[in-house]
Order: sequence, then C-alpha cells, then structure tokens
Amino acid sequence: MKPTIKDVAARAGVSIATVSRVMNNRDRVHTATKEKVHRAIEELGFAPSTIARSMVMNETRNIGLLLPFLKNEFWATLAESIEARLWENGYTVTIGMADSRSYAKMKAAVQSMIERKADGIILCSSPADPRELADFTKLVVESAVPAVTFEFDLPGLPSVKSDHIQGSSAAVNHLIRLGHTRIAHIGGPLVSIGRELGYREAHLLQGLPVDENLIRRGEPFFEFGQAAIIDLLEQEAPFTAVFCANDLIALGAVQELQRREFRIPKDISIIGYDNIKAAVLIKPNLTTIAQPVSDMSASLVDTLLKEKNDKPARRLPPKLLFELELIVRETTAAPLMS
Amino acid sequence: MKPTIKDVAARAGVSIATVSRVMNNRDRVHTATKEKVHRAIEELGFAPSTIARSMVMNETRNIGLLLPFLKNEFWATLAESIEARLWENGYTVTIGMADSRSYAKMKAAVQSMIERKADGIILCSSPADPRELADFTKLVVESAVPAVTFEFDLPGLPSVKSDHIQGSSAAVNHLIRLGHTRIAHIGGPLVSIGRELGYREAHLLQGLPVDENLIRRGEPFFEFGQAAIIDLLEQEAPFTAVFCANDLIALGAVQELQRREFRIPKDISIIGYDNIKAAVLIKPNLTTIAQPVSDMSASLVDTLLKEKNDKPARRLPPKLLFELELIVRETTAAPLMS
DNA sequence: CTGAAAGCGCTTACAG
DNA sequence: CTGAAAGCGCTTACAG
Repeated sequence: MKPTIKDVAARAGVSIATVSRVMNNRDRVHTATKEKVHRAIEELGFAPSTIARSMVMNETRNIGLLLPFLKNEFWATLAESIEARLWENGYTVTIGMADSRSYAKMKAAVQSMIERKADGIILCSSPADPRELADFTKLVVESAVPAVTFEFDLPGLPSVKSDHIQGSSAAVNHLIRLGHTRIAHIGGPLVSIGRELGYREAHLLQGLPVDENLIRRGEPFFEFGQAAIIDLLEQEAPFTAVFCANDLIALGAVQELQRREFRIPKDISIIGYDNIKAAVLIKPNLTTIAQPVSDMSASLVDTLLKEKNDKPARRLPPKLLFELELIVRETTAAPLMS
Repeated sequence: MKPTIKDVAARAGVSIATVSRVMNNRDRVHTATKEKVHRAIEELGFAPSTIARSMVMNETRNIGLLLPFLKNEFWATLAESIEARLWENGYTVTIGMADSRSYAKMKAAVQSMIERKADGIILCSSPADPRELADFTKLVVESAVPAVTFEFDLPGLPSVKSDHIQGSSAAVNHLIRLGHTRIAHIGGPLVSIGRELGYREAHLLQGLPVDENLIRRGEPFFEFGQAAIIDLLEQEAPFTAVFCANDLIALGAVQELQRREFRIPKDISIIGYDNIKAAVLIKPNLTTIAQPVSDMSASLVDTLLKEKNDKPARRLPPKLLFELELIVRETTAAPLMS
C-alpha cells in the first residue's frame, strides 16, 4: 500500500496536521519537528496525493487543452509551448483531441475536463455546425470554468487569434509590389476564409481587380495543392503568382509545377502560409507567412491564468489579435514580362 | 457555486446515496426515483466531481504520457494515437514533456504524474546519464504505478520497441541487393545506435567489409545531414549509397547533393528512416524505413492496461519488438557502374 | 509550535 | 428499493 500522510505522522510521532504544515511550508514549525517529518517522508518514500489536496483546496493545478489534432506541425508546436509555459506556472496539462467534424468526442472531452475539475480550459477546436456550436457554448459557459479560445470566439470568453487578413494581405501585397497583377489563390476550407479576405483586401486597396476564375477552395493538403494548380493551369485565365492558404497546398503546387517544367519563381511565384519545417526542405525554399506561435501560446496561457484569478472582475473579455510575419525566401520574384 | 451531489439529492428529495446509485447505474432503483434524480441533475446542470470519485475509488482514469517533445512528427503522431486508444478505453491523458537532456523536468513531470495518482504511465523518454537513469528507475519502480516504456527498458517494466537492427539491416540489404558495395552511414545520437548496428549486421551477413571512414554520427537534424554528406564527399573514400539514421538527415543530404548536381538515385542512392510526411514532399520521393506507429501505440496502451489489471500476477514483463517496413520509393537504384 | 476535528464530494457496505 | 454513516487523504480554522 502506498503510504499516506497518516503513516508519515505515525512514523514521525506527530499529528497529520504537522506533517501537512511542513510539506507545505505553512506556519512556523520547530526545526527539530520539521526534520523528523522530513526523515519520515524520506524513509517511507511518501508522495502526497495531489488528488486529496485538490479536493479540499478546490484547485487541481491542471489545465485542459482541446486540440483538433496533433499530427500537424503547427498544433504540435503550439501544444508543446503551451505545456512548457503552463508547467513553469505550476500547472499540468491534459489533452483532448477532436476536430470540428467529431462533435461527440469534442463535447465528451470538454465535459471530462470539467468533471475532472480542470482549473481552466484552452479551446483550440470548435464545432462547425451552428447547433453544435450553440450546445458547445452552453456547455463551457455554464460550467463556469475559466477558458480561452484560440482562432475562434465564444461569447464572454477571451480569445487569441492571428490576424489572418493582415497576414494574407501582406503576402499578396508583396506579390503586387513585385509587379504581379494576375495572382491566383488556392484556399483552404471555410474556417480559413480570412486568408481569402486578405487576398481580396490587398487587391482592393491596390486597385487591382480580383478575377474569380483565379480562386480555388478545398482541403488544406498537399494533394489539393496539386489538383488545384492543374485546374488553374488548364483554364484560359493566365497568372504569374499563387498565394496558397497553407504550406502543404503550396508544396503540392510547387511540386506539380516543377514536374511540368515551370521554373519557380521565374515563371510563377508561390507563397505559402504557416512556415512549416518542410518549407525550407524543398528547393527553392518557400516564401511564406509565419504565425508567432510562441507569443500566441504564451498569451493563451497568461490570458487564461488572468481569467482564472480575476474572474469576479468580469470586464469585457480581451480579444487578442496577433500580427503575422511575411518570410521572403526563394519562391517569389518579379514576373517575367511585366 | 457549482452544484454538488447534495444539491441534487435535496432537489430530488432523496439521499445522496441514491443519487450516486442512479449516476452510476448501480443496484436497482425505482424508475420513478431515477427520473426524479435525472431531472434534478438536468435542472441543476450538475456534473459529478471526478476528483471526489477518484479519491474513494482509488482510480483516476487518467494516464501520464512522458514524451521527449511534440514538435516532431513521429512523437506527435504517436501521442495522438495513444490518446485516441486510451480515450476509447475510458482514459484521459496528461502529458509531460522532457527530453533526455533535461532530467530535472523529467523527474518532476513523472513525480507529478505519481502524485496526481495517474492509473498508469507511458514513458517515451529516459535520462541518458547512468546516475540519472538509476534515480529515475528508482522513482518509477518504487511508486508502483503501472508503467510501460517505449524504445528503452527499465527493470521490471514491459516495453515496446522497434526492431531497429532489423529495420536498418533491411535498408542496407536493399542497397546491397541493388549492387552497392560502398555504402555510407550518417548516424544520429547514441540512443539510435541500433541503426548503425543494423548497418553493420547487413554488411557482416553479406560478407561485405565495413569501411569505418564511411560512418558519421551527429544530431538527428537536417543540418547535420548536409554537413555530414559534405564531409563524406570531401574525403578520399568513394561511395554510391547512403543509409541515414532519419529522414531529416536524409533530406539534408539529398538537398546538399542536388545542390552539387549529383543525380539521385543515379549517382547516389539514399535511404532515410521514419517515413515523415516530407519524405514524399521532395523530389525524388525518399526511400525510407517506417515504424508501425499505430500498432505500437495500440500495443503500448494495451500492455499498460493489462499491466494495471494483472499486477498481482507479476509474470516476467513482456518485451515487445516491432518489425519495421522498408518503403521503396525513388531515391534508391542500382549504382551506375557495378 | 502543535493537535483534534471538521470538511472537501463522492462511494459503498450495512441496515432496514 | 433507500438512507445513515464511514471513509478516501488531505488542509485549515480553532484551541491550547
């Protein structure tokens, strides 16, 4: 049987209250007593039950982290830095995985975090369906557990987001400044519509018309990048640059273009989005947009902990928007004949 | 205040024992009573405290997962499938991150899992230093928490491992069968020494001498792949193929070779290890060795849960070895003049 | 400085 | 079928 505080008390010849005091460094305790207790703890290999403590303290020092998935560099990196920062603050993290298509799991995962009395929840995934979203909102709001959302909003909760319109706009502006006027866009699913909006904004602000024939939307994967670029190539409308909604799409487009002997960036410029590692594993290195992952994860954690402590204040929840950075590498250049 | 079982009992006009019974579907309860209770739960939005239950049941239904890191496709994928399988079995997972160089964190993370009364621990990371390893072993063994190790061993614990010697041997055999006789090896850190052993085994079994000048060891990263291949190229000893300890190294080597106008696989064949996504994002697609990630994660979970339930049996702990698969793609071919 | 006791929110014999 | 009570392993006023 694992030893409990009682065993330690018995062995040290003191009360459990005293053992508790020396463990937590609370109140004044005679040095001699302290030592007796420490010795007893040592000898028994005693580890206090966090769970018993949580019960009376009404605090678990554990945070729930809901993610769409992990086998994607962006989320893995985010999760890793969230864990690190939370750990520094004395918190542990339990993960729950569910993307927007598996609401049953998502709900169960969050419910589990609530029942396990997480001190807070970081939500990086949300249901797509409006009814599910309403149900989800009700669940987390009524639970009254401090929470922060990432990349989406829930009424009453603080959120941390990338300014995708600014980022995409910066990407397209870069192309326009290089002299491109016919810029295609291979977009992702609807959740990433902000990137298309940025693409449009840049055109609008520069007085450049948007050719709807140059826009594609699909899955955020390599294969779609290949398919979409083929599709674009096969139609009449010419273009000299492509702004892709993520790096995998961009990589797919690059590979397909190279297979067809297009020279990048000479014939066609490409910009991706996310700055995944593979962006510098291909030749030419991919120009892309980077999200400030560590700033964002730090902000998620800090916001959550503040939320937890200032709860009674109940100000309007903060909505943090992070700027994205254009990383110019080798896949962008001026168009051939401009 | 969040409602407790008492509030539900009061509202339903029954005892807390009865509420507990209907929540857990234990014993026979009058349908009418049951309904009253359900209604009260519903109206109050009551969520039982898993933590209070854990305390009395002496079971948390939570598993600790220690990982070296997450921002690496292999570990992220493994973590994701472990979470999924554990969830299916009614368990939640708490992660702890620490690689072999940060023993303080590793120890603290595992200690935290023990104190939080995890029902089991999956260890995917271990200290490199022998003294630390002894200390670590003591910690987990004395805690008596069911545990499984991945890719390393701890006395008395079951383990799940890849048969790296077999996998590496398969890779090198493939090259030998193609006709290569001068095969270089760019290895990783000492923990992955099994790959070098497999490289040697294949040579030995095929009666091919190993030229020590053709072996390099270093960090398992892209940059080392570049550096090592340059180093190999600059010395006298010729070679027509390279077996790399992981895909990142292989990608670095490929990129550097291509920059120097070597044709792959015509001039030089390359084999990687891990089968990361980027392996098919480059041209030519990388021939590599794949670990059966989902089989292994399933095995980790199943072994752990069995360990947890059969504890008293105390048979010799199982050591599971998984076979690796050679995935032949485009970076390997017969040498030019053989 | 230290101990006895209450209490955190549940589950489960034990009676009835 | 249902309730009163003990107990899980801690923390923390309250006395002394």
